[in-house]
Amino acid sequence: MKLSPTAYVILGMVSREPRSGYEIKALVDNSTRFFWTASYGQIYPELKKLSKAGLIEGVDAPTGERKRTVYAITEAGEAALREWLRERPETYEMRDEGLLKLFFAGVLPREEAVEIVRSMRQRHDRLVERLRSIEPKALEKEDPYPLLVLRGGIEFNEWFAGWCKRMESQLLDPAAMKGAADV
Amino acid sequence: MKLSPTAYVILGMVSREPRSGYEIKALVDNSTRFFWTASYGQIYPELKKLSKAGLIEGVDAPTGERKRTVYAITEAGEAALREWLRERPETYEMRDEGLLKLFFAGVLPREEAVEIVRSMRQRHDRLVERLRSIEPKALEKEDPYPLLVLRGGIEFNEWFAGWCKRMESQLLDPAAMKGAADV
DNA sequence: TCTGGATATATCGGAGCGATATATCTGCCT
DNA sequence: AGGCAGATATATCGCTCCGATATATCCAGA
Repeated sequence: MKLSPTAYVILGMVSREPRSGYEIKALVDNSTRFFWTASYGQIYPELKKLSKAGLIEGVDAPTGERKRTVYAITEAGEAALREWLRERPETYEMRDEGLLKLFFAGVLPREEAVEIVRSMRQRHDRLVERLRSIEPKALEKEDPYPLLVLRGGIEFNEWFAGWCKRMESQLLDPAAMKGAADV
Repeated sequence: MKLSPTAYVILGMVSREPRSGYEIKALVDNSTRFFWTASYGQIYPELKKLSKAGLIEGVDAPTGERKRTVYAITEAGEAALREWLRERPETYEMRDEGLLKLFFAGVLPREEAVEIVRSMRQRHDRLVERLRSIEPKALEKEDPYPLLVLRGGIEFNEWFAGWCKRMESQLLDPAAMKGAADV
């Protein structure tokens, strides 16, 4: 049975304890967000599909008058999750408008190209701060992998910010940019 | 006038010399591919839109019986491109199935979690090789920015491969992974 | 008591991507 | 010479996915 990656996000998120669609979405936004997102438009239909397929099981858990269904993983679901984890990861994509702009920066005067990398650096500096603020929570958990990935994200953004800084210097050093097309 | 990022990819790609949709696609696949892609399904309709908006100009340049239109940027197009380049970059996304799997690796025995980072490392090692093979071509051009971005891509993938290597060691060192949930 | 924000589910439009269909051209092998 | 594979060129389709929003209930604090 072929499932979408989003299906496995759900399986993973309910694998430790039962959760509602809303909770799953909130979890994704606070953890996997920087390398994998999921929208309500994917989560709710997928929950029904997985439920029908017997990989998760929904249990009514209303709050007063408000409907609420929490989903727990089944044995079949655990098996499917583990099977997927054992397969070689495929999808790897990146979309960075900053790099795209830098790529075309030849039509700008040099000082304006510098502005692009400055903006990029700022973004990654902020991302580092944001991820660091999450770290204490990840430290409390007994599962070490989310923490490992989070720290990876921090180091990655530090690296990226550093690269931007180096490029900033390089762009400001005429000797290093011989041949630059200053329009 | 609000344009899609893909529109600016096209403007950028035709800003130095006129090109056909097919050439633009080939260029994207060989240069911006690792941080920004574009499909035929975007490029051809967008070429018509931009042409209608007066930002590019199509000229028939058939090869024998085969129709062919090359598009050149107009002054309005150059202005639009520069304006966009001056705006702060917004979009920044990453989708990495490997990190996602690593995030959920707690349900696997340790040795299998190691396999995930091994796969990831392999991918980035290969990407480094592939990008390095493009470098000589970028060195020939007078525009330094594509080369700068390409080298950034190489360094980034080297960094990522290195991180994977470190994680591999860490996962294999029991002391460093105290609390790991070896199922 | 009222209100704003959190919880909870559902859905829609638009964008983007991969794949494929169609057609012509070119170079190479036999 | 013929023919075939692969490159050039344009067009289109289905699918997935994301952001935004609609609806409704709950709860905490002013």
